[in-house]
Amino acid sequence: MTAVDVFTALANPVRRDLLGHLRRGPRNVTDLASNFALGRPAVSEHLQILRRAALVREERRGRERYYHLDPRPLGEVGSWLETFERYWNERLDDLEAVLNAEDAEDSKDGEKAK
Amino acid sequence: MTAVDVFTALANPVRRDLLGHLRRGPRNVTDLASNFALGRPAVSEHLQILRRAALVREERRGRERYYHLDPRPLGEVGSWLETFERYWNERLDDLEAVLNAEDAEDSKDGEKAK
DNA sequence: TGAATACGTCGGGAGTTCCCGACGCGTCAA
DNA sequence: TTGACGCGTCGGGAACTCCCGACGTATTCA
Repeated sequence: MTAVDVFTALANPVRRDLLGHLRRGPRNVTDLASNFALGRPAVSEHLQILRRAALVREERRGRERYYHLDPRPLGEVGSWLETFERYWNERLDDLEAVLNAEDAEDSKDGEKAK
Repeated sequence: MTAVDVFTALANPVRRDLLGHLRRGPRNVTDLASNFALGRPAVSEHLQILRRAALVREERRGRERYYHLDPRPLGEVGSWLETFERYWNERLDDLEAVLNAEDAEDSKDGEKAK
C-alpha cells in the first residue's frame, strides 16, 4: 500500500468530485458510485487512491464502508500554493515592469513607461 | 494544441519544480534543464504541458526561448481548495472527535490479499 | 441455513505519461 | 559562407492510469 502524492490524487476529476461529495458527510461506496457514469469497482479504486493519499478515511459499519473526508493533506497543496500567491501579489508590478522592459528591448514598442 | 487541466499540470513533481524555479525570473530551457537529472527534450516537453495549462508563457529572444511564470491559473486551484478550507475550519472539532473515537476502536487492518 | 447485499480486488485491455536519442530548423559568431 | 548552439518535435519503448466484468468474502435477513 504505497503512499500517493496529494497532487497526484487531485489530478483526476472523478476523485476531486468524490471529495466534493464527501464534504456533505460520510457516504458508502454504492451511494457515491451512483453519482458517476462509472462502475462501482472504478469508484472503489479511486477511493483506494484517495485513501493512500490520506484524503479519505474508511469506517466499516456492518457490510457497508463509509468514507469520511480528511482535508488535512490539502494543507500541503495550500502551502505550496501560497508561495506563488505571495509572488503573485508582491511581484505583479515588478513582473510587468520587467516584461515591458524586455518587450521594449526587442525594439517592438516604445511607449509604456512605468 | 489541446488545453491542459491545471491539476493535471501540477501532478508532476518536475513541473512543480519548474514553476518554482521560474518564480525567480524568466529562464531559458537549457538553464532550466541543468537543474534536473533529465535530458533537455524531457524538460522541453514538460514546459509544453505547462504552456498548455497557461502556467507559463514563452518569449523568443534570438535563438533562445525564455519561459515566464504566469501564476494566474493557480487561482483555480486556490478557489477549489477554499471550499474545503471552509469545511476544514467549521468542522475541525467534529472531525477530531470522530477520529479520536475511532482510533480507540481501531485495531483492524493489515490485509493479506490472495 | 441459504439468498441477497456491499464491498474489495484481480486479470487484463485500451489509452496515456514520461523519458530518451535522433533529426531538423532557425540563429549567432567568425 | 561554415560551424556551433538553442530549441522543438518525432518515433518508440517502458511504465503507469483508468476502466470493466468476474470472482471471493463478510454481513444481513428470511
